[in-house]
Amino acid sequence: MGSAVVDVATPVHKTATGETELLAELPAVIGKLRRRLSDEARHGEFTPSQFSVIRRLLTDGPMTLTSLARADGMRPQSMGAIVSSLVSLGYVSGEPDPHDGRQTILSLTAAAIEFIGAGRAAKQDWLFRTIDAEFSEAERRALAAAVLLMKRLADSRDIR
Amino acid sequence: MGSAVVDVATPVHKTATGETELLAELPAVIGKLRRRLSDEARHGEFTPSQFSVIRRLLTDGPMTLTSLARADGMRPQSMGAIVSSLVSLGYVSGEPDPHDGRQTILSLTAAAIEFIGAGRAAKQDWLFRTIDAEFSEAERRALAAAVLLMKRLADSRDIR
DNA sequence: CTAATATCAGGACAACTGATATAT
DNA sequence: CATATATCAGTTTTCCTGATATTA
Repeated sequence: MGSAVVDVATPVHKTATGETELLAELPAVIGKLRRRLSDEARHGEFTPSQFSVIRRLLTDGPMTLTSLARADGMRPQSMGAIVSSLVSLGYVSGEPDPHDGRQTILSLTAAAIEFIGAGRAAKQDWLFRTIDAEFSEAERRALAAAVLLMKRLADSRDIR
Repeated sequence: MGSAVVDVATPVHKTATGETELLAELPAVIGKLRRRLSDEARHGEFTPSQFSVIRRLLTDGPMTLTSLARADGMRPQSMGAIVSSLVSLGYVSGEPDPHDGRQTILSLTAAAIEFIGAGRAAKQDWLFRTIDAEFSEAERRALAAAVLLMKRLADSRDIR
């Protein structure tokens, strides 16, 4: 595993031209773009823990308190506090499990779904507005193709 | 402003094929890739606030405590605590400003530069290893071209 | 004298951990 | 007895406010 020589002293602003240099800038660009995107959709209304719970329920579906706690690597007690804050905000609701009376199945309310939808819409509004204004048709195609590539990159299993 | 219709119920996993659908997935892919990359370079050694200070000093150069506080939107006293923790860790050092005796100019130590370099190296190790293993030469070129596009996207000024 | 910088002291809050009770 | 949840209590963390010394 050849650990590449990394120039830290030189900021990322220097315009890179070579293919390898451009690829090396990918992490920096990802970070920058992410910050720009989350400026648009402020999940600042939620604490990071709250948002993590919402995202988990959204992607993995309804689940119990303990499953949520395990998924985020913390104790059920701590998760209980976070969940109950979301319940009183009206973003999460719990129903008793018909098969096991001990458990409570937690799921997102319509309000939460709507809130997340608004966030995504804000991001995509900015995204499409900017792309339409600044990118040519060929560039749009190139960017769309790169989304597929980056998806493969993010999903690739680890090789060591 | 035309707020686009956003489908929240359908998870992002459904493979999109159209150009617009792919572009709409850009935020999700960015987030995913970022999480993947920061798995590799653990800045878990630092708290978010500490890391923010380090990044600020790295990109904007040496500055005073109050400037750092203003940049992160907090009080000088709070920033003082963060900075002094970094000083005692050996990642930040302060020198009195020769022109203004009230101020102390804070800058990153060689150790901090080295630490960040190691983080970047880890990210890029993973990145190039994966790209080399899974991407064709044409795909590498496409991805490199997209880095330029995303840089423009992230740097674009707001249009409303 | 005022404004700006830094620091000391103490407070509020959010999230954590540990321990315990109760129900399945 | 093991598991799931709820809750009380105490701790840590992070940012806050107030007060003070120093320099411009």
